[in-house]
Amino acid sequence: MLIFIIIVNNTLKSSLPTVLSTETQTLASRAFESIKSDIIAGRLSQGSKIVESDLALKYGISRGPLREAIHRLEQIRLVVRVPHAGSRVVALDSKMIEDIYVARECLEGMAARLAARHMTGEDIRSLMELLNQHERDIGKAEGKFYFQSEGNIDFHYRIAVASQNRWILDNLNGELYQLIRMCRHQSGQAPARPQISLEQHRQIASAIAFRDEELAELLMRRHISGAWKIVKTILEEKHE
Amino acid sequence: MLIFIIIVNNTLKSSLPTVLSTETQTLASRAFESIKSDIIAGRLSQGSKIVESDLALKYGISRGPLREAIHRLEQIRLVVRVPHAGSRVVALDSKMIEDIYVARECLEGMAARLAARHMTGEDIRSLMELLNQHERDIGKAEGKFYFQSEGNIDFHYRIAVASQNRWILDNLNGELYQLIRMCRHQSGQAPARPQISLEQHRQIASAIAFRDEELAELLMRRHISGAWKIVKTILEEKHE
DNA sequence: TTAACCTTTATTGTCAACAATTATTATTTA
DNA sequence: TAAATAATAATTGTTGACAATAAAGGTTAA
Repeated sequence: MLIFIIIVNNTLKSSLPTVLSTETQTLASRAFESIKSDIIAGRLSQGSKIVESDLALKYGISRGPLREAIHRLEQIRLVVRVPHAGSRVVALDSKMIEDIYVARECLEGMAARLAARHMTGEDIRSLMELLNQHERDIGKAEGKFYFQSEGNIDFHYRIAVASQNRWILDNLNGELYQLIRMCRHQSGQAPARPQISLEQHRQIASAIAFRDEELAELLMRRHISGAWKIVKTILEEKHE
Repeated sequence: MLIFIIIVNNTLKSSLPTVLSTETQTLASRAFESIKSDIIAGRLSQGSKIVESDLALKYGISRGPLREAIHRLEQIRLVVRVPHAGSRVVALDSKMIEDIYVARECLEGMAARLAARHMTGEDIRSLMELLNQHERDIGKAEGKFYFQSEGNIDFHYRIAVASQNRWILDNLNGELYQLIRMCRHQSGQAPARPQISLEQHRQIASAIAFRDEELAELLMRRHISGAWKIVKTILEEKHE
C-alpha cells in the first residue's frame, strides 16, 4: 500500500491533477507517474536510452507493468519507441516545440470559445478570483518562476476543463501541458513576463464573462502565439 | 529498418496509411490492427466487453502482446478501460461525436492554414487532380458511399499531412478519423451530399493555392461544422 | 421477503523464464 | 590497415503460471 500525502500550499491552491494524485491502484500506473515526473524534471535526460530491466530494478517491479508504463509514456509523447530497438526519452527540438505551441493555439482557442459558452456565473467568479490570487503571488514571490509557471498552466487548465470537450481537455492536459512543463524545466525555467501574461488572462476572462465566444478565441490564440514568439527568441539566443 | 510500400490504385489512388499496410513486425502490432478494424467495421459491437483471454485465444497469441494491443486501442479511444474491471469497446453517443467534430474543426482549420503556408506548387496540383478524380468517381459510382467516404477522408488527410505538424497529423489520423469511420460504418454509412462537399473542397484548395491562410482556415472550419450539423440532424431523426 | 454477508468464480494484474532480435565485439581476410 | 564476416552479449518480445481483485450467486438472519 502506498499513501500519497497532499501538501496544500495556502498561498497557492492548485487545481491541477498532478497534485491531487489519485492514489493509483496498479504498479503500472505508479511507475508511469514516477517516470513521467522524472522525465519532466529532467532526472531522466532528453534523448537518453530507457532500458526496461534497469528501470524495473530501479522501481522494484517486474518488466510487465513497467512495459505498460513505457507504452503509456509513448502515447503522451514523452518517450519514443522503435520496435526491437528500445525506447528513449523524447528530445525536444525547436520544430517540435513550435508544433506544440501551434497545436495549443488552435485547441485552446477553441477551448476558450467553448468556455465562453459553458461556464456558469460561479465558474467565472472563481476564475476571476484565481487571477487576483495570481496578481498577489506576482507581487509576493518575485522571481519564483515555478509558482508563476504552474499558476499560468492553472489558468489554462481551467479553461480546458470548462470547454467540456474531453478530446480537447485530454489533449491539452494529457500531452501538451506535460511537454510545456518539461520544456520549461530545462530551458532556464519560465518566460517571465508575468504582468503582461496576467493582463491577457484578464482580457480573456472578461470576454468569457461577456459571452463573446469570438473574442475569447481570438484573444487566447494571440496569447499563445505571442508566448511562442518569446520562447522562440529565447531558444534562438541560446543556440548561439 | 522499415519500408513503406504504397499501393497505387489506378481508379482511386488513396494516400491513406490504412492502405499502405506496413507489414507489422510484432504480434502486438498485428493484434492492434486486427482489433482496430474489427471495431471500426462493427464486428466488435459498441459497448461490448473485451475479455483478454478470449481475444488472445481468438488471435492465437498470448495475453501479453494482446494486452499491449488493448492499451494502444485505449490511447486512440477505441476502447475504454477501467482498472481491475476490464475494457469495453467505446460507445459513441451524440455528445461524444459532437466533441470529435469540434476538435476536428479547430485542428483541421489550423491544418488548412498551415497547408496554405507549406504546400508546394506540385502538392497543390496533385490536390486539384485528386478533386477531379473525386468528381469523376461521383459521376460513375453513384451510391457507392464507401469510395466517396474514403475519398472524402483522403482529401482531409492530405491537408493534415501538408500541415507538417506532427501533433495535428497524429491526432487527426490516429484518433479522430478512425472514430469518424467507425461512426459512418454504423449509422447507415455516409452523409451523402457529394457535390456540395466537393465544391467546398474546391474552395479550400483554391484558398490554399492563393496562399490565403485566413480564408483556408475559415472555409475548413465551416466545412466541418456544416458536416456536423448534418450528422446531428440524422442522429436526431434516428433517435425517434 | 429483503438485506447483509460469505463463498465461489471469472477476470485482470504481476511475475519470472524463454525465444527472437539487434547491437557489439572479435576475428579473419584482402 | 580497413572492411567484411562471424561469434557473443545485451535487450526486447513472448509465453504460461500464479496472485490479487472484483463480480456473481447463494446462504443466513432479521
